Amino acid sequence: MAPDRNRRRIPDATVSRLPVYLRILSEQAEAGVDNISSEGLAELAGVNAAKVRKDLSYLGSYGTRGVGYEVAYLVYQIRRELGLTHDWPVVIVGAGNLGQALAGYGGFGERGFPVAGIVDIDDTKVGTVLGGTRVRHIDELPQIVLTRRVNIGVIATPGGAAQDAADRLVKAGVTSILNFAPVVLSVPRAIEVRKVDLAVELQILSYHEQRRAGGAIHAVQSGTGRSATA
Amino acid sequence: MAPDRNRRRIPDATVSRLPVYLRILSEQAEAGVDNISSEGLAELAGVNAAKVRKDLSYLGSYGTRGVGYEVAYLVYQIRRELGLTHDWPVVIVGAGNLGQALAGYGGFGERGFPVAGIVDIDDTKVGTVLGGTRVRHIDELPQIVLTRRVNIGVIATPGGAAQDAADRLVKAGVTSILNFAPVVLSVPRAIEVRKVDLAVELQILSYHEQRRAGGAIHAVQSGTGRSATA
DNA sequence: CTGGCTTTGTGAATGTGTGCACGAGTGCCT
DNA sequence: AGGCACTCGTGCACACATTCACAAAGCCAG
Ligand SMILES: NC(=O)c1ccc[n+]([C@@H]2O[C@H](COP(=O)([O-])OP(=O)(O)OC[C@H]3O[C@@H](n4cnc5c(N)ncnc54)[C@H](O)[C@@H]3O)[C@@H](O)[C@H]2O)c1
Ligand SMILES: NC(=O)c1ccc[n+]([C@@H]2O[C@H](COP(=O)([O-])OP(=O)(O)OC[C@H]3O[C@@H](n4cnc5c(N)ncnc54)[C@H](O)[C@@H]3O)[C@@H](O)[C@H]2O)c1
Repeated sequence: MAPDRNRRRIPDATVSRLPVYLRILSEQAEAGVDNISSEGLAELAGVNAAKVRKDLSYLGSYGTRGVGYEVAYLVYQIRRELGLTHDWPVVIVGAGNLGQALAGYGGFGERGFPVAGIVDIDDTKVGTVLGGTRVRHIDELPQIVLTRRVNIGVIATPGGAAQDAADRLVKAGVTSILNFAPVVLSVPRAIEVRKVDLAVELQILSYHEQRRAGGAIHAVQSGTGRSATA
Repeated sequence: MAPDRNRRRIPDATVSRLPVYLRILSEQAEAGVDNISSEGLAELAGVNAAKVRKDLSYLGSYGTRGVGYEVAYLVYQIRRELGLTHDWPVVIVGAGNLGQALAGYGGFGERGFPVAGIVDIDDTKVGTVLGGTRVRHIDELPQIVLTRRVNIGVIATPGGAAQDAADRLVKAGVTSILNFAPVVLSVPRAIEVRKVDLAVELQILSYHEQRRAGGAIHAVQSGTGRSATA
């Protein structure tokens, strides 16, 4: 089944927190902080200090007891583990509202994920320029993926077209997909898919609101102490 | 009667799957399907059938052995549990790339989350109309929240302004926040916060890509013969 | 060099989620 | 009516995740 067994496996929960630590550590480095304790990092990340230490321990023993972690070194190690030592160009499928926002968002390229191309099936969209990238026809997808060595595809089409987009991406050679359409994609097992579903997030919030209303009738929250959340 | 008035708590993992079931069931109802088995729903949702049954069992025993679940009734029950029996107006803070995409996205209102208002701090943005809603100044936030009875706020400002946006939302009376800015927010414990962080998602994909490369030659891996053991 | 202080790294305990396996209902057919 | 095929609901075991608690390790002062 899984061919990758050679390297130590990092738990999913940890992998999803490493990017958060990375961003915070980068900011700290920028601010001139050389050293940070698990407690300090935990505070900034809004998590438990023991969790931070355990997470970081999966990378190796890069801390110094009694002192903490060297920020720059930790940044380097996390980047290495996450595969951020080089850029990962992405291709966006769908140049609608969302596709345009994504293309116009500089933070993409800054963080190592330059937009290698945007494609759409609608001829009226093709040719327009978004965030410095010209929208191309979806038939050019294979060529873009091949020549720009794209491994990651982003789906920003309507739900009805998402499976088609996924099929095309997979056929073109993409191996990871970030899906914004509210649809469960069917792809080969080897393809990594992550979904970002706005409606789901809102409905989860709705659940908690509804629950809050059901219990007691204290409409407004009391001004209690603050606690970080994620 | 009404014996199950108990405030049973539904596991987080289940709550996050209910919206997915709900969407699928709604589609099935639309397509004229009256009845569905846990197996059928599981297939469409891309999960294990036992998980579906266990998830649904938290709502009560609404299935019929030997038959399955009545789609319409299940839709009703899930909507009730998620608090979707009435609309939850939302207010969007930040009318930039993302805020505009969100405002222009019809799926919001359709799913019970009408945009009650969009606010921005930039006077050049104020007054423009997005998706039928006029952008107003952020100082009007308390009034919007109060008059439109808004419980949910969406943060679409740059990272540096996100904490300020959160503070204003909380002060105005919002109790749930959906945060798109790549920042850990600090809010009172009673406030429910959910984060959607694009960079995190991409970095998780990057991790798996890097891992797939096996620590040896990375990069290319293009060409054919993918899908492996799928 | 020793002792006191700090903070890491991790075993163990606890909490949460998943999936199998199977008893218990239900509907249909003979 | 009785048997049979089907599918739910759930106990249980296992896997994964979080948190606690503490010894080991490093730093520094004297
Ligand atoms: N806009 C938002 O804020 C927002 C928020 C959350 C989720 N989403 C989801 O993101 C997706 C896109 O939303 P949007 O508002 O940008 O929609 P949109 O209709 O504005 O844009 C969709 C684009 O995809 C293109 N397209 C359609 N079929 C295609 C195909 N087969 N191949 C390639 N391109 C194709 C269309 O031509 C169009 O340009 C939807 O699934 C939506 O549910 C959007
Ligand atoms: N655009 C995207 O596709 C995208 C994708 C992922 C994440 N994000 C995140 O979403 C956020 C917004 O991105 P964007 O591209 O829309 O940025 P943007 O700069 O286009 O828009 C930000 C808007 O927020 C307004 N603003 C600034 N400070 C404010 C304040 N204190 N109160 C109210 N409004 C304020 C600005 O005037 C501006 O209109 C960022 O944090 C970004 O990291 C964006």
